[in-house]
Amino acid sequence: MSGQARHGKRLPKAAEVATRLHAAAIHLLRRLRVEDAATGLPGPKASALSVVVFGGAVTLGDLARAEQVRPPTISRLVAGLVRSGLVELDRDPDDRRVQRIRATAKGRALLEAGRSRRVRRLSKDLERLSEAEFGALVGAMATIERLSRPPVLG
Amino acid sequence: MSGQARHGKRLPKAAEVATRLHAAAIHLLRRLRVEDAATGLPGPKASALSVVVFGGAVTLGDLARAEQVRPPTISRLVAGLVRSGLVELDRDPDDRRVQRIRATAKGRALLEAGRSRRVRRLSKDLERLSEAEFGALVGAMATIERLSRPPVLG
DNA sequence: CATTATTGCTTAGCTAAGCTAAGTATGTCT
DNA sequence: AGACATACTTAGCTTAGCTAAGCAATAATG
Repeated sequence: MSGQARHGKRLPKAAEVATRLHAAAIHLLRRLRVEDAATGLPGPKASALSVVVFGGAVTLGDLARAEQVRPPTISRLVAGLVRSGLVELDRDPDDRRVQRIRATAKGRALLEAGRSRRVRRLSKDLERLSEAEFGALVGAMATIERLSRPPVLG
Repeated sequence: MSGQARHGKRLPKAAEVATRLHAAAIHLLRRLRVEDAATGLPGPKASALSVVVFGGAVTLGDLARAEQVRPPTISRLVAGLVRSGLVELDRDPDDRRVQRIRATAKGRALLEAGRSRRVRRLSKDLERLSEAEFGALVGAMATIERLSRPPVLG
C-alpha cells in the first residue's frame, strides 16, 4: 500500500511531520529529565522499575527486551533494585528457569514520586497554552498514543 | 494569569493530558531506538554528536549542560568522538580556556544516517494514519514543539 | 599592578551500565 | 535416555557516569 495521494496540497508530507515529531519528543523528554535527579535513581534503573510497576509481574527476559539490553545487563540492574528493596523476585512455579519480578510498595512509591514530578512540570506548561492550542493537542492525543504503540500489523 | 477556568467541561484536565503525553513520548522514542543499533554509535555519543551537529560550534561546557552530565563525562565522550573522527576541537581565540567543538563531514553524515532511519520508521507509521488523524496531528504540531522548548518565561 | 577568586576544562580514581563468551539449570522433543 | 533449546548467571572487559582535586586562563579587587 502506498498512500501517496492521501492529503491535500496544504498538508505537509509524512516525512516532514515525522522529523518534527521526532525532534519534539527528544527535546520534551530531555527537558523533563531535569526532574529525575530528585528520585536518586539513575536513569536505567528508573526506566526498568517503570516497566515493572506498569507492566506487572514481568520476567527478566521480558524486561531485557523492553529495555533493549542484553540479559546480563538486566540481571545486574534488577539485582541492584532488589538490594534497594524496590522489587522482589520469585521463581515461576510452572517453569523454574524463569524469574518473575514484582515491584514492592516502596518501589511503586518511589517511581510514582518521580513520575509525578515530571508530569507536574509538563502540566504547568500545558496550563499556559491557549484554549485553541490545548484543544488541538487533546484532539491529537489519541493519534500520538497510537504512534507510540508498536505497529498494529494490519 | 492563572487559567483555572479556561476550558469547558468536556476537555480533560492538563494533568491528564500531561500524563498521557509524557507516556507517549517515552514509548515513541523507545520504539524508535531500535533503529539506533545500526549506527554503531552508543546512545550517549550519538546524543552528544546530535547536539554538536544541530547546535553548531558549541563549547564543552555547553554540551555538558545540554546533555545534563558533568564536565569530566563530556570531556571523555568528546575525546572518543575526536578519536573516531566525528568532531574536531579548537581553542576559542577570545578565551583560551574554552574548547569549541565542530562536527566533521563524517560526523554529520553518520548522525544524519541514523536520524533518517528513525524518521523513516516513524514516517511509515504516519502514512498509515487516516486523513483525519494525520490532520489532527498536523494541527497540534506547533503546540507540541512549543512544549518541547524551554519555558518561555512570560 | 599584584593578588585573589572564578571559570573552563582535565586527571585520577571510583561505581554503574553496557557488552560478549561461556556456564548452569530447567524444559522440550524424539 | 539423549540432544537440543531456553532462561538466566558468571566472568571479564569497555563505556559512561560521578566526586575530588588540579591546572591554566580570565576577571575582580586592594
